[in-house]
Amino acid sequence: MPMGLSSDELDRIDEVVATRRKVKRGTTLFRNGEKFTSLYAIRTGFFKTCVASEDGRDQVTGFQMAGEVIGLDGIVNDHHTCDAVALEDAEVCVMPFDRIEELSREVNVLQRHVHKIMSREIVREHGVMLLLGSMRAEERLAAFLLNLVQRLHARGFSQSELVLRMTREEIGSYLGLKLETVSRTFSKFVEDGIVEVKQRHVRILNTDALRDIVNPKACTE
Amino acid sequence: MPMGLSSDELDRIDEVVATRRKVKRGTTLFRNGEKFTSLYAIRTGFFKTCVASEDGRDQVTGFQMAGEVIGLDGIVNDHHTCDAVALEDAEVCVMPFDRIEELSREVNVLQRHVHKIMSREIVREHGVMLLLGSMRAEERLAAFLLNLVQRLHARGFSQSELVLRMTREEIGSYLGLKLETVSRTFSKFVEDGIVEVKQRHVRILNTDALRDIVNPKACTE
DNA sequence: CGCGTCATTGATGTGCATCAAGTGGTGTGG
DNA sequence: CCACACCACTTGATGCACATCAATGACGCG
Repeated sequence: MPMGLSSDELDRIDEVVATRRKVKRGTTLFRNGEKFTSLYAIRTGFFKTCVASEDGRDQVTGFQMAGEVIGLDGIVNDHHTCDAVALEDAEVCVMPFDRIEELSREVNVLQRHVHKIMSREIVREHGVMLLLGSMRAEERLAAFLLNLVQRLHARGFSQSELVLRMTREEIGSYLGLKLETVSRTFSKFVEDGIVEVKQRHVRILNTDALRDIVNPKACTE
Repeated sequence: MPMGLSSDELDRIDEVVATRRKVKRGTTLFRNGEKFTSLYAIRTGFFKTCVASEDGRDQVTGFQMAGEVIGLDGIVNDHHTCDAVALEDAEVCVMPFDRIEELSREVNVLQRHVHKIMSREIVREHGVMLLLGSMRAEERLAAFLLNLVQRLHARGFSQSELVLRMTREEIGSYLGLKLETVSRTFSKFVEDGIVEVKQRHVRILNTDALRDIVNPKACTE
C-alpha cells in the first residue's frame, strides 16, 4: 500500500479491509456467474483463476499469491466471469467494491492505486498472450518458472528454490500445453542441468540458462 | 457514455474529451516505451495493439474500433508497454488521464465507467487466453470472425458482411497462427460453404456453422 | 496396507509450421 | 494507358513439435 496518508485516511482504509475470509484448499473464493460484490486481497495462500468455455474446456488465467488482488473480472457485468480456487489454505481481505469506489473518490492515492492494479493485470495478460501466441514449450515453462520465482523472491523467498502449489495439469492449462509436455519439459531441464525437480519442489541451478531459453539468441543486429 | 448527468458535469466531461488527434494509416498513436499521459477513445478508424518480446517476436494483443478505448496499459508504469497502430486513417479523442482521475472523483458515473472499461478489457483478455490456450485453428478463426462481426453489428453494420482491416499475418499474430494457416482455414470455410471470401471482404453465409465450430459438440450430459 | 491422485516415460499420430512456388491486385513511373 | 514491381494472398510438399494413447511409478491419505 502506498504511503503519505493521514491517520484519518488510514483508519478509513483499514475499515474497508477489515473483514477477512478463510478459504480452504480446493474450494472456491468465487465462481463464474456469482454476483460480484468485492475485490479480494490475498493475505496468505495461493490461488488459481480459470475461465471455462461452454463445452467444458477450461483455461487457467493466472496464479495469484499473497499481496495480489483478485476479482477484477467481476466489475464490468456485476458478476464474476471466472472461478478463483485456493490451491492451499488461504486467507483473504474482503474489500467491498462500492466502499473502495467511495473511498477512492476522496483519497487520491487509493484511486491511483486501484487504477494501477487494474492496468498491471492488463499488462500481465499481454505477456501471457505473447507467451501463448508465439513461444515454444520450453520457452513457456522457462518464462513461467522465472516469473514465479521472481514474485516469490519479492516476498522474501529464495531466488532459486520454490514449491509448486499447482499440478502439472494446471501449469499446462495456464501455458497452453498438455500435462505430459510439461512433465517432459521439466525432465529436459533436469537433463540439461538447469533445474532439480523432486515432485513439486524445484531448485533452479542456472537462472541465466532459463533466461536464454525464454529469449533465444536475442541478436543485436 | 452513461446517462443521468447534470449539464455542468456534461460540460466538464466534454472538456476532457475536447482534443482530437488524427492518425494516418500505418502510423502509431503511441509506442512501447513512450510516456503515458492519456487514454484515447477511438472516434473513427481501426487500430491494432501489439507487444514485442526483446528478441523481436511480436504479438497482436487486440483490434480496436470506434467507441473503444486504448492506452490502459500505460497507467501502471507511466509508460506504454505496447504499440497502437492505425490500420486505416483514424481519429481519436485524447483524454488526459490526470484529468480523468480528477473528474471521476467527482462524477460517480464516470468513475464507474472507467472501472468497467478496465474490467472489460481484463475479461476480453481472459477470452483470448482461452482461445490461444485451448482452441484449434478453425475454432480460433471462427471465434475471431464472430467477435468482429458482432462488434460491427453493434455499431450498425451488417451481421453477415465485413471488411477486414488487417492482413492475414496480423490475424495470425492475434490468433497465434501463421499467415498460411489463416489463409488455409479461410479456404476451408469457403469450401464448406460457411463464408465467402474475396480478398478482405468476407460474407458470412452460415453463422450457426461458425458457432458450432467455436463450440464443438457442446454436449449436454 | 491399499487405493486414488499426480507424475513420468515411451510409442505413435497429427495439426500446424516451414519452405517454396505461383497468382492476383495495386500503385507507380515511363 | 500499359509495364513493371511489390505486396498480400493462396496453395502444395514436407517436417516437426506437441498431442494423444498407454503403461508404470511415486506419494499421501484413510
